[in-house]
Amino acid sequence: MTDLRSRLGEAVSAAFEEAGLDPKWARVTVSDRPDLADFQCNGALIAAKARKASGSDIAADIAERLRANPCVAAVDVAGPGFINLRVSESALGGRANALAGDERAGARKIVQPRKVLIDYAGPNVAKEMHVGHLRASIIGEAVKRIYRFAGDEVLGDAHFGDWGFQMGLLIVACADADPAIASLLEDLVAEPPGFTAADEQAIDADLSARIALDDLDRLYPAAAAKAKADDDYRERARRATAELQAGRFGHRLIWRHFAQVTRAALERDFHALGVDFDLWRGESDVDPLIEPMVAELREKKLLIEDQGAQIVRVARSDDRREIPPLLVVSSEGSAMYGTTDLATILDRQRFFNPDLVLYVVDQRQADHFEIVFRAAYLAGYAKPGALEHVGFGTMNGADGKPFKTREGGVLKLRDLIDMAREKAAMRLQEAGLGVELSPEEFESTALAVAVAALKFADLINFRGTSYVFDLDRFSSFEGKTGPYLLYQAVRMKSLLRKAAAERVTAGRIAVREPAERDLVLLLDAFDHALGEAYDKRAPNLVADHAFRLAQSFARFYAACPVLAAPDEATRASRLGLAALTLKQLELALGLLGITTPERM
RNA sequence: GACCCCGUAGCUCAACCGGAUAGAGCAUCCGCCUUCUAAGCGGACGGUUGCAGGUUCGAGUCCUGCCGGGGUCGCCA
Repeated sequence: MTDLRSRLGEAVSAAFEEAGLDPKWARVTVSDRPDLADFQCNGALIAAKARKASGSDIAADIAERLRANPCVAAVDVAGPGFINLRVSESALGGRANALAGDERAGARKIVQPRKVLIDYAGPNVAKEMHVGHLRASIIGEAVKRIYRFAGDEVLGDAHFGDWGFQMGLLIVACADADPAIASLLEDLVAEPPGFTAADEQAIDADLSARIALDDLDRLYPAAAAKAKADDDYRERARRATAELQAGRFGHRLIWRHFAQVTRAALERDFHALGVDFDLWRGESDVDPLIEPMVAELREKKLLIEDQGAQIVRVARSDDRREIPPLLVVSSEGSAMYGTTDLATILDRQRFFNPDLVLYVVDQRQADHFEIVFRAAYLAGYAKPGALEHVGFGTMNGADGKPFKTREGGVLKLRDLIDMAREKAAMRLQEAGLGVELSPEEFESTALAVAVAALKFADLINFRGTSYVFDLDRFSSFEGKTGPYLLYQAVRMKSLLRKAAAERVTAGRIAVREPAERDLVLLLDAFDHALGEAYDKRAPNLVADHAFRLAQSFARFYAACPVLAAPDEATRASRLGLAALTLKQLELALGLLGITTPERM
């Protein structure tokens, strides 16, 4: 099950070797000049440089050795030494049939599976998700799926922010807002004797009635602002934090309620976006590791005192820039966020021992991760090179600055999805689909279209660059958009349904028309696109492949009638091609976390 | 101030260890539905790849300087 490109690459490698040239130059790429060739190799030019020989002579020699290859219909040399290859119809047909018979549509698995942990989204207690979480969620989910599909053992961890000073702040804010909570905190210093599961449930139920996510979301920003201005208030919050960390019973109960309420709401929101985590390990889970870890760092002589704080120096003599140390314990004696990150690395080593950990986090945290990773390597908490920050740019508004609502606030993710869904519903209605679909199917289709619009718009861009958010453009059904891709998939499904009704069955694929050739060449390129996406942690390469596939299908669809094809063999062949395209397109979209509806 | 990223068509973005004529989508204009979903397809228009040097047979890609935008620079996460 090898793609044509690698098969040709091997042939060209062999030819280079026969000619006494280094086969590493024999890289075959998709042709830049589709009018001249399907594939090309520029290796003769590089060899010419090293050999101080003529590129076209070398190319001619190589070309001669390739002529007998059954995959090759034509090989010629152009310009200073480009080797142009055209693939034979039989090779294309053979490849298409192999793909049709492969449930992975040509995607190979990696040879040596690894254990990979993907850290993404990073939701926090008491905070509703906003647009800032969108990219991390979408990109992280896609990376996770791509890695898992490639054959790695993958865990996606939400890395729940459920610990620290913010928790104390929330406890104080809730106590001030509700006397019943204040007295609960006051009374329950430790677990009362005879305290049963039923008692606990009663308290939980009471808390549920008093505090919902909306309340937390409202209380937290106010409390944070107050703490900045009010020293006494800050001190109270600090004390509450310490009491929570010391295990005071009432504090633990209410904190656990915060986490539960938040998590339930978040899981629902994530799920609506097609984002699901394997793990919800919280910062609280690694808190017990911090004290022994600090002691160990001290023992290993990595921890030193500086300006009253405990730090680990991670700068190296060959650094081109100044790398600040990792601040492990502040001068006030508290753990910093880098400390938690380091403890999390240690935790992960213990329970999973990953070969690779990918942090799908905002690009702006690059320096922070560099420092934490260096400290982790020094401490032996991760395999060398196993930690990697997969950074991404910001989602900007029309003004080029990070996205804000018209009022200048942060847009909640749920509101964003609602907006997108309303827009999709409107578009569907304009097309008169409201009458054909049942209300349930209409709603689910609108949601699918909305999610596809948002996700595809994000994933089509390379993650590292920032992009401009424009809902109108994203939800358009024309052009490089999620809805366009869904539309093509839906057309394929409709065609297959109709074929089944007419008792037309898919058969052996034969490649004749130019549109069929182009489509098969693209189907062949799936494996390479996935490989590149995997290596570069770049889902946009999968998105781009999906778009080109959909587009190529649309051309095929316009140029090559399927059910009205002249003979039975052609009908069967084209139907097979359509079925294969749908399979690969759905696989690709699935990796991006986009599901296709049956009709739209 | 130091360091990092970015600057490509009117707009949003691509461009596979340096390769041929820098590609898509949108917008604009012109064609194509009695035929499988026209939410489609075909075509046209559109570029001194921020500026100036350098390396190379060849540079959007590598090097140097400059201009412009964004970001980061130990006790918040």
